[in-house]
Amino acid sequence: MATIYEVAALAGVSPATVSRVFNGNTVSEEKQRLVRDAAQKLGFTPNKTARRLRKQSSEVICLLVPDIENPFFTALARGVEDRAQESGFSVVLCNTDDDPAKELRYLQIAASEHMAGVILSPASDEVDLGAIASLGRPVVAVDRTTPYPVDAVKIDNRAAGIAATTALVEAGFRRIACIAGPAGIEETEDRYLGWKQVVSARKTMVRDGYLQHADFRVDGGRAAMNALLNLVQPPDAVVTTNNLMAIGALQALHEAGIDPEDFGVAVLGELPYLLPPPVSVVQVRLPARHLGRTAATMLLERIGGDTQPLRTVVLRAEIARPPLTL
Amino acid sequence: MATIYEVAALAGVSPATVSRVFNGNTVSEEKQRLVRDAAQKLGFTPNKTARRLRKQSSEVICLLVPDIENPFFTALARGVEDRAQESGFSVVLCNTDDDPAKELRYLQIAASEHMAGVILSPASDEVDLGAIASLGRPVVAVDRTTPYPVDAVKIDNRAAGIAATTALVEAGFRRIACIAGPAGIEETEDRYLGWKQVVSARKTMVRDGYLQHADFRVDGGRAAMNALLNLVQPPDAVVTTNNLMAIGALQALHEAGIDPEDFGVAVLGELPYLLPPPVSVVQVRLPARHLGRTAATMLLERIGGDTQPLRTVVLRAEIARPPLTL
DNA sequence: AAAGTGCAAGAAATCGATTTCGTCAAGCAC
DNA sequence: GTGCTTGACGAAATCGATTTCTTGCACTTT
Repeated sequence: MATIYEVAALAGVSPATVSRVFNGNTVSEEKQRLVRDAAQKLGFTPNKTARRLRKQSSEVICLLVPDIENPFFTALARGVEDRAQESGFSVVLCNTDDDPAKELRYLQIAASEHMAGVILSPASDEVDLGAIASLGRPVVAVDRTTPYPVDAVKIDNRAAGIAATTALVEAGFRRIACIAGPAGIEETEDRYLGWKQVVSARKTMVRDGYLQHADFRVDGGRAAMNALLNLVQPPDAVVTTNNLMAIGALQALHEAGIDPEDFGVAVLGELPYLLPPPVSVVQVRLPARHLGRTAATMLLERIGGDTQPLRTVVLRAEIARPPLTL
Repeated sequence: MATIYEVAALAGVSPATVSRVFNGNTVSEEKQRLVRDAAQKLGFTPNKTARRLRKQSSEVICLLVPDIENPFFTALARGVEDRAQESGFSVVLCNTDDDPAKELRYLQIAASEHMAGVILSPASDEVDLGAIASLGRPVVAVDRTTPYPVDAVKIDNRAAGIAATTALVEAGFRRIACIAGPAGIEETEDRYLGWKQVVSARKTMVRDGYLQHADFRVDGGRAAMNALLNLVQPPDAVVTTNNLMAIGALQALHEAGIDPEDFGVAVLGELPYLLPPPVSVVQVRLPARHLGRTAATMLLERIGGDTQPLRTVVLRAEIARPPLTL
């Protein structure tokens, strides 16, 4: 790895001049050529670490997601990465497992690594953005929001909940339950509120026990579905507020020997490669990749010095009806 | 962000002593306490960038995979990340999209970022590991191997191919086709050879047109399956050499109106959340997460100075029969 | 008691870039 | 011709840690 000094020596100029050549400053044609030739000959690549130390910032952005094995976040990460790449940025991807301690650890790393900014889907409401905030590094919240004053990109979750529930109503279902996420998480709370709004509008549809809370995972969805099926008057359809819980619910239905034709399932999120698609499954497609791309774009704008007021971008989910075209 | 100098000033010692306290060198009890108290008070975190510049290395490892949206690589990444975390390392995850140019770009970044090492699933046989190799940074190839002399972790692909094919034979299928990956990619080539070995052992099972090559994606699998179905004597079962192509194949079967009960499908890899599991699908579980964890372990050993001869670890895949317990 | 040994800890060099500051010369106005 | 602006570019400071070199003191050893 050749350094700027070796290039300078070979080109017969000062190191400062070499730096200027690669940073678009005023250098004469003549010396530009000399420097570039020398750099070429030595296979010179600027040392990112030294540059980062001096500039107190780097071309790396940090992406914190709860679970990279969830296809939703994978797609989101992909969107971030694609956009970052276009601007010459790298992405460090970290799993928080919805654990605030892990999250904090990664945020500290982001700070001490001089990363240019952070995109995160906060594990809890009490994220401590103090460290990066005090460094003036931009932060964008994605999918979930935070009490901190940062840019955000989210989905219109209430509308998505309404769309999902309405689709079931239109399909003729009348006893529609809901499997919601943990209480207090805004993201799924809004989706549940969408369900509630539609259901409440028709008195006959309101029933006790039709709201189940579960964690975000497959097993939680299965347990909740089983609880619903054990009610005296079980529902004939269900809205699940994320993709993994839907899988759990479908598993429970399958195990209970219920024909998917007879039972409506509306999913907020995408079921990966579901095959064959049960006729009565409604998916509300969440634009995960686009969410990531938008967040990255906003972050890069801030990194570039954009100082406009805080923004929250709300993306609309679109409904996909069966038959699904995969 | 407090610096080592501020801590030194507050503790009444020299910066060198502060550094020594945090790096396990000889410092008296007395000063240790002074320094730690001062550091605590200032919320001091060592500046990783400065340290990296001085030490010419960092606690970051670079993971290059062809496609992070493929659940196989997601699980692999998860394994790498978990192991890295345990040792205080961070992981930079990069998508190569099987594009050698992208791959090269990321390898250069890894080098100029002083990353501690690289784990990669090479996009092509002609990966240029020159840059990192010349820096003496360790490299581990995962899932696929390279002509370069580096450690590797892979799956016993031929055995997996044999197991998948044998399972179909045992289930009574006799006209077994194979949807293989692009010719020349060792990984799927070996799986296809496993199929070939089993089929060739029984003369009556060898037929023209039963070997299809496709890219690694869903659409490729679907096209290949359609081609198979259009043969004069179509197969009654198929072995697909990766997970995405299997999904494509299942789609094609579904679209052709073929009852999954009547057609055997053996998959090398896991079908995510397939529901309900068609009775005649055989999955050979590839231990993706473990693959990642093993690769990370080997890399960390090398980073730690391990100089034993090159190793190739081969992991055995295990077969999973329906009914699948998800 | 003089010389040798060991160790804690400060001073200063170092990693490799960027950036400020200052110099020098050319160009221009009066 | 003198004074002033402007631009190219070298010298040196800087980012914040680690590490080598050095010093000074306490403690042996003969």
